[in-house]
Order: sequence, then structure tokens, then C-alpha cells
Amino acid sequence: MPAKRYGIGALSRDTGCNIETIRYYERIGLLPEPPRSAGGHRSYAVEGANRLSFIVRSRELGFSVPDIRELLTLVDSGITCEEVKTITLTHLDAIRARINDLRRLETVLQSAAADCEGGDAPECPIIDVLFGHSEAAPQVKAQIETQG
Amino acid sequence: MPAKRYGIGALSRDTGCNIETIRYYERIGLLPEPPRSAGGHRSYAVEGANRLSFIVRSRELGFSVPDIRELLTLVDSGITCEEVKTITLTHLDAIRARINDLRRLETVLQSAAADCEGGDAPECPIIDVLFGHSEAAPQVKAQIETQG
DNA sequence: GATACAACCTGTGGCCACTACAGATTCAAG
DNA sequence: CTTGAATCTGTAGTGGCCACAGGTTGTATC
Repeated sequence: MPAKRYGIGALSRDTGCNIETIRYYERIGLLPEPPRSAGGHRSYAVEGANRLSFIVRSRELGFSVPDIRELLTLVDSGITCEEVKTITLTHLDAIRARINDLRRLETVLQSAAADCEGGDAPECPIIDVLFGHSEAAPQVKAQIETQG
Repeated sequence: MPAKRYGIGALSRDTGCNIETIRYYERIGLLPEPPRSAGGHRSYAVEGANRLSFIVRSRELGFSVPDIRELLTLVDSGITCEEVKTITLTHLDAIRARINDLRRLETVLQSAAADCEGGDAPECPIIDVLFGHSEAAPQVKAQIETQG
């Protein structure tokens, strides 16, 4: 009995990955071109579903397409754990840097918003912060300056 | 004596905003079209520099272009502090949500990397995580190798 | 075998917020 | 008047997709 095969729609449902995105991954070489039916429809085996799940999960964890390309190359060629770890740690650094950036933003905006009383006031501390010449919120301004 | 005027290059240096980006902001309507010299070069007054600084700073604080468009509309129309605050708090929520997402990623990747001993091991805990079911690593790995 | 209709095909263009050219023109200094 | 920097317009590319349009194929039912 022949192995089970998936149309692109079934693959999409199984992996939660948009059909257009599956074709996109194929186009950019993350997914190999699958065999086609007589009429040209893509026909996937279970390996295709696994590979796509890997890609989807990696994207969810924030790996870029070039990263994933590299990870897949390693997987295909029997894995050197070392290299996988390197990619992961680099990615982890980027995530941490991003978190720090966002935390700085959070601080600045939070304190600006705290200074703002809302209502119809003719002056707005938040706007002052955005203009960068705030006298109403000098400490906030100082924080922005060191923002980078 | 006539008020001081800036060419686009001077504006770029003063605000730290790329020349192409300045023209882009004009094209999408964040910056008004400035007067031109006889030969067609843009000529900015100090208000233009202020407005651009506002945009640049808002972008640095993570506001989207539509957000900034709205903030500028409020500024132009004499500000309702309330609305500015609403936009800011919404943005703050988005930033916090993003921070939480990233922290989750950080946790997952960090623990996967901690399980990985590096070296030439034939198994990699990180890869297992990316496949989404860590307990069944070897078979899955075999399955991905060849797609039919 | 005919028909209906879902699934699928390719190709193209849009999204965000820019950035990077190419090739023509203008400005300012000497 | 010449030179070279600055600026002009227009187009295309980035990443990671999504959304069509308009045509073809697969499959279930009559």
C-alpha cells in the first residue's frame, strides 16, 4: 500500500502554515520541490510535513529565513551540534538586545504617560517628549538622549 | 534679515534622518511639501526641522507611521491631551506584549541551548525543540532527510 | 459521461518603513 | 566659466509573507 500523500491544502491545515507561504518557502528554497500529479498539483509525503513544521516552529522562535536555511543544511548533512548551538546563541543575543531596547522604550513612554493628566490640557508632556525640548519632563528627556 | 533656511542635506545632518527617508516622509504625507528654489531644490525653514525631529523621535520610540500621522494631526489641531495619552498607552501595551513574547522565546531557546553540549554529537536538543516533539528525535530526523 | 464545485495552479502586486541606486540637473565656490 | 558637490526624479530592492485574478485540475454526484 502506498504511503500517505498530502495536497498543499492538507499540509497547510496540518502545519498551520498558509498555502501561499508554503509556495513561498518552496520558491526561496527552504522546501524542496515536491512531486506533482499528472495535472501539476503538488503532492507531499509526511517528510514534507515534518520539514515544514520545523520551519514554522523555527519562525515562531524568531529565527530568520537565512538562519533556518542554515539549520536545515545542518540537519540534512547529519548535524554538528556545535554549529546549531552557535546559531542559537547568536539568535539569543539578538533577542536579549531587542528586549533591552524595548524595555528602554517602555520606561520612557511610561514615565511620559504618567506625567500626562489627560483631559483637554493645552500642553501635553508626551508631545513635549516627542519634540525633544521638554521642560515639563526633563528626566524623561534625559532618558531619551541616551537612547541611541 | 531673512529667516534661516535649510537644504535637504543640512536637514538630514541636523535630524540624523536619511535624505531618502526625508523625501519618503514627504511622499507619504508626514512632511508637507516645502518651497523650492528656482531650480527645484527643497528649502526648509526651522519648523520643518522641528517637525522632522518629532517624527524621528517618535519612530525611535517605536510609534508606527500611522500613529505618528495621528499624533501630528493632533499637534496641528491644538492637541487633546487625552487622545495623545490614549495612543501612547496603546503603544505601550503593544511594547509590553512584544517584550513578553520575546521573553518566552528567550526562555525556550535558553533552556534548549543549556541542554546542548555542543561538539559533534549525533543528537541535538535544540533541533529536537525545533521539531516540536523532543522525545521522538531520531525518527523525525531520519524523516526529514529525504523528501519525496 | 456530464456537471458542478472545490482545490489548486501561476503570476503579479501589495504591505511596512525604508534604502539604494541611476542618470539628469542645479548650486556654490574658485 | 568650470568644477564638483548637492540635489533632483524615478524605480527597484529588502524580509516575510498575504491577497488577489484568472485559468486548470481533481473528485463527487447524477
